[in-house]
Amino acid sequence: MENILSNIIISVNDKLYVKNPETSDLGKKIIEQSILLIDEIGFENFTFKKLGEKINSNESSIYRYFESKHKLMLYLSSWYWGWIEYKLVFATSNIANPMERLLKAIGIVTEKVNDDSTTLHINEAILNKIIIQEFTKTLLTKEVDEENKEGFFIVYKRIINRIVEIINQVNPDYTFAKSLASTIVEGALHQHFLKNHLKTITNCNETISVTDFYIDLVKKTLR
Amino acid sequence: MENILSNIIISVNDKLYVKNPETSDLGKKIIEQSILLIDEIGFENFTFKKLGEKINSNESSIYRYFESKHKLMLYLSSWYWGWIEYKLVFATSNIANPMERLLKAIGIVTEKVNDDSTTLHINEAILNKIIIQEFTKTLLTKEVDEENKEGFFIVYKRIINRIVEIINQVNPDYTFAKSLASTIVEGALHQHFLKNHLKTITNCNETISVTDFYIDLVKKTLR
DNA sequence: TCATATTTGATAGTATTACTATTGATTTTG
DNA sequence: CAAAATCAATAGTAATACTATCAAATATGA
Repeated sequence: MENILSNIIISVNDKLYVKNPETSDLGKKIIEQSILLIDEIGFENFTFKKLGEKINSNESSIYRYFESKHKLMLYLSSWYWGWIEYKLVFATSNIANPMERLLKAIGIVTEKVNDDSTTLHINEAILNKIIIQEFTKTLLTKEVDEENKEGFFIVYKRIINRIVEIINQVNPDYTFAKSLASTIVEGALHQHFLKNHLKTITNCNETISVTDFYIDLVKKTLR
Repeated sequence: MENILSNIIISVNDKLYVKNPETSDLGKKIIEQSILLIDEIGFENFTFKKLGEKINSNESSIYRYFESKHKLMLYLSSWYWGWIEYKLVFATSNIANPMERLLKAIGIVTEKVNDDSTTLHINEAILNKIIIQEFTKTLLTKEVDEENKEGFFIVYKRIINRIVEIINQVNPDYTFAKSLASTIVEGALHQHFLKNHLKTITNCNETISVTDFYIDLVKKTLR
């Protein structure tokens, strides 16, 4: 994507933090380095104590920004999807033809993210990596209904519903637009994961992209 | 499915347990009640101590069967996929027409499981519920590559490759058979989850089944 | 059937995690 | 420059995810 805005701000549900990390250097450092540390050791092994050591700060200071590591992960996810939504809306805004718009949208939500510079302290490529590994786990909890009510997944659902609208414009007779859209968004993360770890059950690799698979699938499904 | 065999044994990779739970009453009780307890409180909140209380046994006794709760979950998953594979092979064995065979296969891997009685101590319907909630999380770990090498996901991958074969018979020119098959198997779990918790981003409900969505998708994709 | 091996239950203990609370020092701000 | 906010450091707690030990109960097989 063109680098028109190099410092946009993605707003995140304020119930996800105790103190907004965007308002201080320490907060930004927490965000920046938590992405790197989660990528490095995985969310399960990630602790605020380890993060404190990494940023030469203290566990208790991090707790002033985030209630728990789960809320921090929800914050990162929410930021990520907010950023994807921004790219999605931007990329599809001036395209009149619905199918063309849909293919563009699929590209945005299924492509591997290459280094971007939307913000200075967030490495979007690594954030994309941790979303592939960790996002689905934030949904698959016993607390999902309460957290959904709190609006923690609202941006994610809105992205899916934006795609649903485009699908309906392409083919108003198709009766599974919601399931198709959620399949694309979640399934793309899964195909990226398989490409990285279980290569025998995916066709996606360096040559065939995840986007290729979904574009083909959608064209055939909606024709 | 017909209840021809009411006591088949599904064999599970023996690296997943310390002592085979099928060989004792306590072992079977661990399996039976762990399924119920994980369904009740979720895998994150599940502990061997709580399970011990539930079965009037001791934490340390459970550790003699399973190294960790993660290994227990892998055991349950492996048993589940072994059971699905058995149903899949059985259900598709005498069908000559490839498309018919494929539709049958899709039914097996995407349908909600109703109370079955393949085994006395395993409630397959509840096991299906916990697979929907927990299985994907067992893949999404930092240890996935080592565990994959140990063969912990072999049955799951074999199911997907069985479906790949059928897809190739239906349409040899389709180039994304693996990705389509893995999308169906994983995606079906996800659609069931959405149906239960995030209803606004799926079309599946009491009337429209997850199977309906995938049958339609596959027919259109492979025609 | 009796000796032996195996299994189980009970208790205790450890390192780590996921926090909360307090205090005093440093930095920001109005 | 004084007050407020922020932060680092330390201590402490309850729960988790185990390991180790030992004695009692049970199963097995010679």
